[in-house]
Amino acid sequence: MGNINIIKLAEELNLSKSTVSRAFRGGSDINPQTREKILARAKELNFLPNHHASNLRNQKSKTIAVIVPEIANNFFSKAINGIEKVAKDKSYHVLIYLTDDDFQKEVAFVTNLSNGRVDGIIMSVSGEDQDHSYLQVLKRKKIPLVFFDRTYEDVETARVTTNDYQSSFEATEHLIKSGCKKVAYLVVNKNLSIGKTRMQGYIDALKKNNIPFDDHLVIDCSNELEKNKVILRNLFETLKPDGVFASVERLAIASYYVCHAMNISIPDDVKVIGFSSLEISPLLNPSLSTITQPAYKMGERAAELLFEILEKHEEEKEFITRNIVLDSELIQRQSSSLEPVAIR
Amino acid sequence: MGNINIIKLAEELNLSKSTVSRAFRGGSDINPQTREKILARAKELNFLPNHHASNLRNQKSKTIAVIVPEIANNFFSKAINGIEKVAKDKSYHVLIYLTDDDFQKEVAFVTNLSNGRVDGIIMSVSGEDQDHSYLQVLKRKKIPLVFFDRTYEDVETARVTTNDYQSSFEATEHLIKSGCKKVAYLVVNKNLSIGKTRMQGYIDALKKNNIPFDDHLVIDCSNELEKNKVILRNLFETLKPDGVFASVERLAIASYYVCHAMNISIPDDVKVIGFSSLEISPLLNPSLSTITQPAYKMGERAAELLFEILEKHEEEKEFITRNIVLDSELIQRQSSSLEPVAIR
DNA sequence: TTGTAAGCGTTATCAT
DNA sequence: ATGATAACGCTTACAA
Repeated sequence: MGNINIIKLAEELNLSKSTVSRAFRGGSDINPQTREKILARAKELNFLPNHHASNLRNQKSKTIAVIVPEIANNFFSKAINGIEKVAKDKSYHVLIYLTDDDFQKEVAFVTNLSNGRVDGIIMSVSGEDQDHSYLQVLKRKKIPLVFFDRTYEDVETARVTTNDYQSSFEATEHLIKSGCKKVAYLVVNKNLSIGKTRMQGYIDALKKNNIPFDDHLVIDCSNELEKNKVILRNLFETLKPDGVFASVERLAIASYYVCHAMNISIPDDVKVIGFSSLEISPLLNPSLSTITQPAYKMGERAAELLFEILEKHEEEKEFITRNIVLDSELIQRQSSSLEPVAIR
Repeated sequence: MGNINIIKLAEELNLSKSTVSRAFRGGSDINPQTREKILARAKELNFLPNHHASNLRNQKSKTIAVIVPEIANNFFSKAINGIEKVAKDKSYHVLIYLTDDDFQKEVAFVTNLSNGRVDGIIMSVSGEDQDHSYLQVLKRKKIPLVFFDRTYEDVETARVTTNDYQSSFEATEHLIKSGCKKVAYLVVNKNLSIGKTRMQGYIDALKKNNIPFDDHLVIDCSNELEKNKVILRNLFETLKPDGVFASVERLAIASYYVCHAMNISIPDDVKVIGFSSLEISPLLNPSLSTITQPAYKMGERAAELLFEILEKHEEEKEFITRNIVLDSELIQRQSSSLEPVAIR
C-alpha cells in the first residue's frame, strides 16, 4: 500500500535515512541544500515523520492530558481554552478526558495514561473522599501532574487554585450587609476540598457577623437540574432563607428556576450570589451577582506550570509542588442588591 | 532508570515476551493461568504495554482529533461532550485543537495530523472561501474526516448538520407573525456555508410574506463583543429594525447588551430570536427565543459516524459521504413575543 | 500453549 | 556532511 516513510524518501533521493531524518530534526549537521531538497520533496509527498516511531525512539509524546469532571460548563471550557492555547504555542497536543464526576473513571484514565501516552497531566479532581494512592504511578513513571481548581489536599503536587476561602467570606458578608439574616449555603459535594474551603469562608463570615451557623442551611445538592429543583423548592418552602450562596454556578441557576416558578422575588424576597463563570450574568433576570474565577487564566497558568516542570531535568521534577493562587472577582449585581429591582 | 517493559516482565516470570504480549491482547491462544499470573504481576508493577510501540507496530493510534473554531461556546463544548462520550465507550482517545477561526491554523493542524497520530478527524471548519485542497492528504492517507455543523460544500466527506434553512425560515416567519416588518439578519461570516444557508431561509421567509429583502439589514458582525456592540448600536440608531434574527448565539447576546444600554425594550421595541445552545435562555431578561441545535447529539452522531467508517475495511472507506441532518428546535419565549412582557 | 524472530519507522551514536 | 547500525517496545507469523 505504498505508504511513504523516511527510508523510501531516502532511496528516492539517493541519500541515507539518517540524512533524511536530520533534515526534519532541524539539526545543524546537514548541508542546507540537501536539507532543502529533502524537505521540498517531502512536502510534495505530504510526508511527515511517523509520530509513533519518533515517540517510541524519543520516549516522549509531545502530548498532555487534561482530565476534568465535565466540559459543558463555562468554567472548564474556558480553562481548557487556556490550556490549549499554551499547548499550541509549545507545539504540544492536548487529550481531553471527562470523568463525569465519577472517581472510577478518573482512576481508569490516569492509569491508562501511565504507559507513555502523555508527558504530563492537568487535572481537576472528582473523588475527594477516596483513596488517592493510585496517583503514585505517575510519580514512579515521572509523569508530572498539575491540579487545578479541584484538588486533593493529601497529594503532593503542583496546583493552581483560587482564593476560595476569601471569596466565600466576602460573598457571604456581602449578603449579610445587604440585609440577609438567614443565608443558605448550596453545595454539590461537601467533602470536596473546594466545597469545604468555600463553606469555611461562609461559616466564618457568619461568625464574624454574629449570625449563628445553622447546619440545616447547608444544602447538599446534585449535579442534575431536576433533582436540584426539588431540593431547592423544599428549601424555600420550609426554611425560607433570605439569602442564598451557591458554591457552584449550576446551583445559582437552579435557584433562579425555582424562584421564578415559585414567584419568589430575587432580590426582594431572597438575595442570590454564586460562583460562576457565566459571561451573561448581567443579562439574567435579575442580573446575577457572582464570584468569578479567572477560568482561562487558571488553565493557562496550569499549563505553563506543567511545561515548566517538563522542561526541567528528571531529577528536579518531583520537587515542584508549587501552589499558584489566583484571585477571583466579586461582582455585585441586582440579585444581591439592597435596592428594589430596577427593571433595566 | 529501571523502566519496565514487556521483556523485563517476561524475564522476571520466566516467559517469552510474546507470551506476555499475548496476555495483554486478550487473545485466546494463551493458558488462562499464565495469563492471570502475568496480569497480576503487571498490575503490581503498574505496567501497561507502551502505547507508541503498540501503535507503531499496529499502524493505528486509537485516537481521534476534534478540530473546532472555539470551545468556550455552548454549542461546541456540548458537541465535544457528545464526541468524548462515544470515544470513551470505544476506548478511544480524543485530541482537541482550536482554530480560533483561523484558517491557517486549521490547515496546520490537519497537516500535522496526517502522520499517523490519529485514526480519524471530526471537524467544524473555519475558512469557507479558501482553498480546501489541503484536505486531500487525508484521503491519500486514508484518514477519515467527518464535518459537523460548519462544513465545506465542495469537499466530499461525511457530515452531520442541522436543518438550518428550514429553522431560519421558520424563525424569520415567526418574527413576522409576531408583527415585525423590518427584520435585521446578524451574521458573523456571510461566506461560511452555514451563514449562507441560514440567510437563505431568512430571505425566503421574507419573500413568502411579501416583505422586500433589504441588503442593508444584513449585518456583518465579528467574534468580538465590543466590536459587535458598536456595530449593533449603529444598527439600532440608524435602521431601527423591529426584529433581529441572530444567526449565532453571540450576536443575540450582543443585541441584548446593546438594547439594555440603549433602553430599547425587547420585545416591545424590537423582537429578538437567535441560534443558541444556551441552557439558561429562559432566565434572561427577557427570556430569549431560540433555535436550539442538538449540540450534544450532533457530536455523538459525528463520532458514531466516524467509528462506523473506521470499522470498515480500507477499500470501502472513501465511499462513505453520508450527510446526517438533525432537527433544531424553535423555542418561542418572551424576546419574540407579541404580548407585552410579563415580568416573571 | 509457548517461543523465536522479523519488522513497525524513527533517531542517536559512531564511523567515514 | 553523510552513512551504517543499533536501539526504542511491541506484535504476529511461524516454528516447536
